[in-house]
Amino acid sequence: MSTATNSRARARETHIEAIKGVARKLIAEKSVAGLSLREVSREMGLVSSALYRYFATRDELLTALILDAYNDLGRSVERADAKVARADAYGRWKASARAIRRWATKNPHEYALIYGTPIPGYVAPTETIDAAARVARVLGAIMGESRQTSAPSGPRRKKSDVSRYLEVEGLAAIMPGVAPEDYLKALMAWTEIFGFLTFELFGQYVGTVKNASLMFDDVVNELAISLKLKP
Amino acid sequence: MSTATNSRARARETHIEAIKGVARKLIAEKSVAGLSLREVSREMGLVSSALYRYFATRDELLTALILDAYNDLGRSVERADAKVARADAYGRWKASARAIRRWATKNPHEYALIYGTPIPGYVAPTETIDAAARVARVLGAIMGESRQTSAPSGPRRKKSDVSRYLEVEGLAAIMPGVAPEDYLKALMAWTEIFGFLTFELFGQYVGTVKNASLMFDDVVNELAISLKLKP
DNA sequence: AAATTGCAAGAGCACTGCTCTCGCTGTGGA
DNA sequence: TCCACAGCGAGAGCAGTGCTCTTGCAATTT
Repeated sequence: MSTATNSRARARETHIEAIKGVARKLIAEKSVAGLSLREVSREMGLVSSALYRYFATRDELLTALILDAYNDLGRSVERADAKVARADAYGRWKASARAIRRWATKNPHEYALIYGTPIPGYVAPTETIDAAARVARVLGAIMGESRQTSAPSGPRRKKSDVSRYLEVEGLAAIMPGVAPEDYLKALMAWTEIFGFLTFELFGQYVGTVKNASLMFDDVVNELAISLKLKP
Repeated sequence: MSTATNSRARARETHIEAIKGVARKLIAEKSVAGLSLREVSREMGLVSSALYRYFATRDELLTALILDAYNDLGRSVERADAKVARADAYGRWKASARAIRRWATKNPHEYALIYGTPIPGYVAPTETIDAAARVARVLGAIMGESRQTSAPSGPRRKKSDVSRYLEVEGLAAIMPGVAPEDYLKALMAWTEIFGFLTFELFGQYVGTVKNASLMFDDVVNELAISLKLKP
């Protein structure tokens, strides 16, 4: 009974994983626009209508792939961060940023899936928001655990109240230990990293940047200075 | 003869503009994925095959729209910059950045067209690269004409040689008057602005930012400080 | 006035996402 | 142990897509 039930359910899981695997392969080959359910089914020796037992719609399959991509990226970054001594904020920052870029350049089409143009009538379910926060949480932890108490940075200018435009409760959960007046710089650094990768992967740097890898390291370094993560 | 010839050619131009107009409308309504040549033709009271006299392929139509979008954005920013006194670098910077965001939020689908996921087998013709540089040139001019001679910024750290990874010749054309050791910060500011808009329009700020307009102003301000544009 | 060229129409091909109906088969309850 | 049921794959079919090719008309060029 339970084993029998499980075997059926397990078969279902296996099929779903197989479908996603083929879909990922096709996306890697021909980008997301070239992903067709019929081709997935052909590749699996199935008839197209059979796929609809597992994913009611193409968008549903894409949503599953998006979730996986977020989690895959998140896991990669978490691992890279974990390899560095906790106290070495700068080392953790550099390792994490490099892990993000490494994942993005290795999986450009999946990067496009999650950070590119949203799919048309698509509204991100809360699940994806959580998964998306995973990588942000790593960066947040690094900043929060940095021993640098946010020393007054140069001439003390009156900081505008960030609670006017930021969701401070949500941000406090993502980067505990970071002072609210540092939220803006943190978000800017996060934006800079992904803006860089988007520009690199989507071709906006053509004609201006000839070695994105080297530049990225310098950018990460500048951001570390701005975030006072450098020893 | 010449008038007759011109009338024919003019009619052709008119038709092309009409097609692009309808296409733009459809994109605004249903995003780029929802743009179909057949629907454009239907909207124009034509049969679908007739459109192929003007655009050999769907991608060709998209390319034309991309070019128009770049130029439209470029023109908007140039105008905003032109309204501010030349010597007021900070004012020009703020006005230009706001013009970029204004255009982007008013034309989100066209923004996605040019800064979102590239269309599949598509390689940007040099034309689009030039058009894309138009807005970068405005920002470059502001920095180049700023009276601030790049004063040594705090503790003089040895700058890495940016010519290792940047196309310095190309950059010199875009931002004449800017010292090469400032290229990195300039590119980072450019990346930050468009990274911000991409995150805002593509929904990455959901749950963390509640008023992107206010935040943008603070970001632009921070960038101005980093670029030493503030008086 | 004749020849050429530009154009819209229409049929048609290969493809897509998606629906529905039909049998087969393994599963869980009686 | 048997039986009803649910899950599944197959197949046909609908409406839509980008794109091609041929045909005939009309405007332009010579």
